[in-house]
Amino acid sequence: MNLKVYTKYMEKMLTIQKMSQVTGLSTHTLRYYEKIGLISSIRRKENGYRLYSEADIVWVEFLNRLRAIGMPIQQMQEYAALRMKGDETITQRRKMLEDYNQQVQQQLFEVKQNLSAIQDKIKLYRKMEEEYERSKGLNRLIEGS
Amino acid sequence: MNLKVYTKYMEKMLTIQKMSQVTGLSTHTLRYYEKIGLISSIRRKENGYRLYSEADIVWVEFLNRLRAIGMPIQQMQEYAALRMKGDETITQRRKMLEDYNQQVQQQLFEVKQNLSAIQDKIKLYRKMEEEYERSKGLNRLIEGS
DNA sequence: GCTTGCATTAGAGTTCACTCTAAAGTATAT
DNA sequence: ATATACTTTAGAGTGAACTCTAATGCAAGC
Repeated sequence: MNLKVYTKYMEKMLTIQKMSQVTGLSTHTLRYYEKIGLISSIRRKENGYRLYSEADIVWVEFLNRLRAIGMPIQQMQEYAALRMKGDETITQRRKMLEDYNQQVQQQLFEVKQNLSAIQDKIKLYRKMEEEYERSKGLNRLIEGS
Repeated sequence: MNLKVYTKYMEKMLTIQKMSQVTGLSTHTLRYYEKIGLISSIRRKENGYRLYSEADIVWVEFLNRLRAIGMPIQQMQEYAALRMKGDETITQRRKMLEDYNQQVQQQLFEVKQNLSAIQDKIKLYRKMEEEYERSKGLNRLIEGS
């Protein structure tokens, strides 16, 4: 009889390829993030292949969120280092997130300002285009072309 | 008598240093932008020194806005090329700005989503910290420390 | 057993947007 | 005249965040 032993735990573990599909990071990037300390101590099969857990997925999805709001990798590394130290760093981590949240709010504000100026320019262009259309119509009337 | 002839025009022209102060771009970046075609045909003094006009300032400020909303330099180059062709490219330019405006709106939306998830995490951390404070208080009651 | 498609590593290469350097000429102040 | 502070150019260097390569090993299907 072929007895293969799985724990519930192991059944949920993902290869790097699956992990890549789930998180949207390339396998290259997953290894890179591990190398620079953003992801730590990934489990391995006997043959050395990586195995990612549910918790790893959750963590990488969080990293994705930090990246989506533009946090530089250096800060993510600091955050990851705090996280590895355990629960006594929660206050520091909260403060990091609050600070960065503030920065992003500020950036959003500035982008909106600039975007609004761009939108004004779009409106101006629309008016110039109308003006041009009008003059074409006029020319037709005058020149009968 | 020392007769130095200025036109009103020339009096307003800026050296690269002044231009740098006015626009916030370094002199290096001003030359770089010119080299890659973002800024074109800057006037020169007899000695070859650049002289920037009012119109140049307005244009560089516009470039600054495009950069502030994250437009890649390649697209700015396309835009600048259209601008150099003259008024008949206004419709194309308007469309470029509209398209990019749409993209930024989408990005803003996504950043806000992710930021909101981060803010939830901040709240969670605050609760964990309170919990921890409470348990310290309890311990004092129980252990009398 | 062989092919195809995974995995591993160290380290090199890429892209973007600057940023700086070196060598040389010009301008101003004393 | 000399020091300093500016300007010019071509081209090299930087830092961030990947992205890819090469060499090698493991695994599944036929």
